[in-house]
Amino acid sequence: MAGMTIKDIAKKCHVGVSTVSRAMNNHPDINPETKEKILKAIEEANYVPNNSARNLKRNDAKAIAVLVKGIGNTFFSELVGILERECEKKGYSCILQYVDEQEDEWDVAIRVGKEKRLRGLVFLGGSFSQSQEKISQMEIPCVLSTICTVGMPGASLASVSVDDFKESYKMTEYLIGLGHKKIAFITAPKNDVSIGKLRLMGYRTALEQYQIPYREELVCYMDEKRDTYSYQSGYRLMQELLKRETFTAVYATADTLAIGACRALKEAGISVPEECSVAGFDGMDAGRFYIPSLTTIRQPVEEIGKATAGLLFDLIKGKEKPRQLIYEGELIQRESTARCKQ
Amino acid sequence: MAGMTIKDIAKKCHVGVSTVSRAMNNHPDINPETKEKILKAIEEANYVPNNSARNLKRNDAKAIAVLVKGIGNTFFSELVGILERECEKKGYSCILQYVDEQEDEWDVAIRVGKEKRLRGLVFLGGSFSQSQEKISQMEIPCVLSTICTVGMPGASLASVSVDDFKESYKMTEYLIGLGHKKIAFITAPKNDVSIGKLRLMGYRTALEQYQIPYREELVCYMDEKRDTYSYQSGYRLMQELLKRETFTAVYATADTLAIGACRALKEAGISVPEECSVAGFDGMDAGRFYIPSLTTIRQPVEEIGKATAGLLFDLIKGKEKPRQLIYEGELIQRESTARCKQ
DNA sequence: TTGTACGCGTTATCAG
DNA sequence: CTGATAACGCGTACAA
Repeated sequence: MAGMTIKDIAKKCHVGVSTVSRAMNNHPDINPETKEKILKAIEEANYVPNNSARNLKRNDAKAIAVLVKGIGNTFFSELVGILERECEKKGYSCILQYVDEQEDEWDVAIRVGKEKRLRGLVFLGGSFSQSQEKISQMEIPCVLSTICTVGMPGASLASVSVDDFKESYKMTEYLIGLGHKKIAFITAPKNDVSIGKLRLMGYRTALEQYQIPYREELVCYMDEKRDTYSYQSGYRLMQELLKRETFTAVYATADTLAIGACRALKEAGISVPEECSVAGFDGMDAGRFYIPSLTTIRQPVEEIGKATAGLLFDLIKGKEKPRQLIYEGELIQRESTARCKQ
Repeated sequence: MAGMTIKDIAKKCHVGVSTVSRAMNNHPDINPETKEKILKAIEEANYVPNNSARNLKRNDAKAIAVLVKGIGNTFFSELVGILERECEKKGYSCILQYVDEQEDEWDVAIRVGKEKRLRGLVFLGGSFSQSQEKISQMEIPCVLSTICTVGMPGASLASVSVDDFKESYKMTEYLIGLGHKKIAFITAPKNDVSIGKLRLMGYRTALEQYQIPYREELVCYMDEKRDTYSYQSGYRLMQELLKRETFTAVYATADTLAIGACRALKEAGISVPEECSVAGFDGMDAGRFYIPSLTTIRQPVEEIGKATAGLLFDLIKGKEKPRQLIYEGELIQRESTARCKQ
């Protein structure tokens, strides 16, 4: 039967609708026998309650949502898994929401928050060049994961992340320590104001600290329209770079970009790491299994995930004010980097 | 302001609720001036209509959903993008729904279908060892993408895919053609009844066709509990295989598995393809950029995506009965396979 | 062109 | 323990 409702079940069992509702929602005030009977009838009739109606009426959802921008970013998959587990521990249900690339994640957040009556929200990815105005519309607690907002517009938001500036500095310093002076840099689009900007600053500052002049020509930005954090983009950008510059190392701000770059180098007949070192950022599995395995900054996903959940739940309980939590990244030295031979 | 409703807007503008509703939903019967005024007020007040209430009321959603099982399966990302574009062309909205690994995709489908009043449904991933009973509960048209149901329980479902048996046969035949006789096989869990089974059959049949005895010891199944289609699993399974067998080629039923296997071979000091050929399945980007780049069967994602959307829309219009569409895969020969030297 | 009133399927309240 | 009934926020006949 097509459109079955709670009423049909009630009729079928010769009880009132509220009794059916009680049976479905594990309410205490119900005769176990009636409950049994109703549940069985529901099973038989293949009745599935309408979620829209439930959400409309319910005032206590005990659910949070995770908003992910950037489908196919495998780095988030693990994080999502951890968040789901943490929610389960606390008895919260966790809704996964993907945000289209062209959608505004903040609009989606507000819409979904109301629709599902959420208690809290986690953001994964997104650019976050947000106006203060939109941010203040957010009525429920939310935490930015993997995104650091220190010193950004809208810095009042809670966040859990690594210090992108510092980690980027660390990687650059490591490459300099290997004797590299001409270090190419592949990164986010030029107009990026969050992660991309911070990592660029880290790179630049490290160079200057070690008296290596910063050269804009060695920096290759993603094209805002054509590129994403994909292998393909890393490959393309590396090819561009190869046409116009010489260098002994490449540092890409994502493992995917670094892998694409490795492939371009290989096809140009340049061996990694003998003739050119390559470093990434994130610590994804793909880098670990690549040949050569990729030197990278590993973000402590496990810790970040748990801290994100912890902070969010504290915010929900009112035990905390929005804070920025910073975790330490780990430089993992693998096969793709080596001492500069020149 | 917290819980704003359509009434508040109506009051604010000194109009009735229906007028506000008309303004929001682009109804024709409304004075452009009033519409303008209302839209402006909505903007100012940051009012966002409640989606649950809308879904509850609306009978004509003109939306479909794509259910994806297996987050982090990058193979699906591209497919999803194509489906979204096709929907847009037809004026449909497309809802992306991820299904937890332990959830039953069919239950989710039924629930979401009712909640959102969907017109149709696309399934990506999932095992589909479904009882006929559950299938018959599905009231709206649905298409399985990338999953072939021919000869399976519940074969009445519409699907668009490659012929997994045939493609698997093709790859095995190719390896045999290179002179390989000891071909290890890394695949889905032993109890898999859909894709895993078909690909295994293809492998086995090809061997027998060429008078090479099928040896169970050369087949390495994923552990249902520990493994997924991940690099890590490919790596682990290859290590197991290395301990107990010798072979000159490995064929893994997913590119991710193949990449993990390459890494394990590398660490065992075995060079690919000189000492051992490796082949994958799917045609993912990761394989294209890997070193050595991966020989694989490319699934025609673009065609499959478009055909999936096309078939679904035809089904919705009642122009079609559920059919199984088969597309041809393409064997892409790359660096990871070579002639057997023994 | 606009406003009133009802109903969508569910849950919560309250009286039995 | 159970049943009637009032919300929840919105869309839409229907009347004005």
